[in-house]
Amino acid sequence: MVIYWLLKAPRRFNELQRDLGGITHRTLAKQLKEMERDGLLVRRDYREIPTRVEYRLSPLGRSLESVLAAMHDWAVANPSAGEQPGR
Amino acid sequence: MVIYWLLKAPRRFNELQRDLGGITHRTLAKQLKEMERDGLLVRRDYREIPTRVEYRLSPLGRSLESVLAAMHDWAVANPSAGEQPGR
DNA sequence: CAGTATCCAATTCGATACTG
DNA sequence: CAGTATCGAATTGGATACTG
Repeated sequence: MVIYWLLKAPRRFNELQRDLGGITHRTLAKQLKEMERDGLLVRRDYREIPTRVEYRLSPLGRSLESVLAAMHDWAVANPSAGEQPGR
Repeated sequence: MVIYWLLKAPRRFNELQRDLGGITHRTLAKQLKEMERDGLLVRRDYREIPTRVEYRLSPLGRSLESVLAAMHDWAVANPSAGEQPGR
């Protein structure tokens, strides 16, 4: 979902946390660090006070758009997947 | 990876375990149960002795082939993704 | 063969407090 | 604002033994 949101536009830490809805501080921080280490995104620190940091996808991260699109298409085509029978 | 292997052909429990290489008994059993519950695959018990059970994808499971294909294409196009810089 | 049950170590995760 | 540090609870997962 981080990739999904960053495909739309670069985002700041707290923006992402709001977008993702419910993810904790700690978990998002760890996730972003891991994705940066894996070269999926780039962290840009504007060195301002108060702190201002922006996350954007790297070319590698952006290359995953086709995979995300396939997942999205699948989800649209199978809206009831994940439901228990009877619900 | 379970879906990947089952796309090729139905498989028995121990075959899957070999295919997946290194997954434990317990973990595979839990995974298959969860996927069956989610409607991604069907468990067919031949009721023979010794026990013979076959797993195959449901139509829903098979519908994920396009997603798997996108992931595969991405992996082929990005062979060095996941490596540390310098390795 | 195809599992389930049990135990225990390791990991994960939310909540909370703290920093520049 | 954008994190890091710490703690305790809950979850996960491997190893092993057992069953029809």
